[in-house]
Amino acid sequence: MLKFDIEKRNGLARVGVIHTPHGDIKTPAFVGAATRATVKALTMKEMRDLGSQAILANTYHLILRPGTELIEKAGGLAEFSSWHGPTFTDSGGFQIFSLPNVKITEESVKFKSHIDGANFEMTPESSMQAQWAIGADIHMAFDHLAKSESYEDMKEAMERTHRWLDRCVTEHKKLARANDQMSFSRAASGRPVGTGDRRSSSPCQAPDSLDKRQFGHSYEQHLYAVVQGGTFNDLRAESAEYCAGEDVDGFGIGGVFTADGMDEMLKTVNSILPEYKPRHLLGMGQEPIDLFVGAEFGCDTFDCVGPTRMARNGSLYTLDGRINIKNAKYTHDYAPLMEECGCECCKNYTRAYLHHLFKTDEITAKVLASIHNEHFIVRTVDRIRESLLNDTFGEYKKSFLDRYYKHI
RNA sequence: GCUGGAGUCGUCUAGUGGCAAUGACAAGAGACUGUAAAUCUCUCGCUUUCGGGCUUCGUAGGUUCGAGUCCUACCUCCAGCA
Repeated sequence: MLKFDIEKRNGLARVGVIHTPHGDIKTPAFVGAATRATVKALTMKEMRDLGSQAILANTYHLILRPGTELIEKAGGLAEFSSWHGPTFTDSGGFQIFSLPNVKITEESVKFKSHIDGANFEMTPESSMQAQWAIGADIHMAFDHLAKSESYEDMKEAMERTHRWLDRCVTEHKKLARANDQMSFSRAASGRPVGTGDRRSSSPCQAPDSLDKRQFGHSYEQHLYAVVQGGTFNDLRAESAEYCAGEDVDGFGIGGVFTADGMDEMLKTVNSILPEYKPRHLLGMGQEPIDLFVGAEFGCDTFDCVGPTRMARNGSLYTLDGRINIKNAKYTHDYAPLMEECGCECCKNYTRAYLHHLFKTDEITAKVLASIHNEHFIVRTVDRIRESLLNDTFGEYKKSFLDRYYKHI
């Protein structure tokens, strides 16, 4: 069972610590998006230095390359990537459902690799197996994304997500038992973790050889159910209730696309979910307001590709809103990107220099920009945590958002 | 000096009688939320009430209903020969 200690509550908001096999996460916390087992443009040392506590990789991408067995043999995601800290994996559902020509049945989803067109089939079971092989501390259930935002489609997707959740939980428990036995035999024989011969069935085939499978991870792995329901609060409530009834370690809240109505939706969901289990708001965190609203209404962790993607494209966070460093007006701007920022980029370089690096398309432009943006969002959530601890959340939220969005 | 070739948007370039004229780069701006994203979109002669109007392919003439495109002269550059 995943240990989650709540230190302080304020309404639905809470401050806590998630104790994972690879270390603690002080929540609320922003989790770096490391889709392909790397945060684009950043080394894991840079991620640690900028204050990141955890990363989230994607099962879909890792199945295609390098393959889950390879990561399993390497000792799991944290070891393979040299992150060595807490890790999450997303189930791959979100990506697969965004591919063209996806064949969905109750049993499985058939899709083609976006890289070479190779045929794949994923089931809730195979997603669980793939995630166990990848070996993140926290896994997401394989969920079904609605094909439109209509009520009917949302309801259908939610109901299938619930049925698939049952299968995910069953498979997860099966894999956990197998993992325990392997860990026990490893301990008895003194075989080191992460080495030795292992035969793994492909995670995208039917789970017919489970008993022959050998798992390379000596640590526990944990499963989050994913709440669906789109923008419809009655569906959200129904989904939260269903997920709350499952034997899972925490919850992902999926399918959130906009800040509009997000507070009401989170209020609905997080009032229903058991408070002693952690909640992850999937994919949100490009806009700082999402983080404030998410934390205020009971979410503990966040992940988002936005900060690093924005960075690579030259859109950089400041306390006065995002700026496009490529704009001509920064050519002769010799001030740091952000005066109040303590990141490696702001401590050492000027806007004029960053502008130059972007205009000349130097790799370092993306590195420095990613360090800053990732730090900015990580730090913002850390400060949300601090403000909740010392009862200044309301003031912090207001002053931050007033300044950040004052130009809009 | 002679012979041959070439001058088109900031740059390189397409265009050999019919729509300010192709593509790339540069430049200017915008988008990006569980990453097919170091990606994508728009603008890029001047002007506009967005219908259009005006001025453009080295310069000046000419032929033609119509010229970046054909002819003449000149200017500049390149190559070869002196």
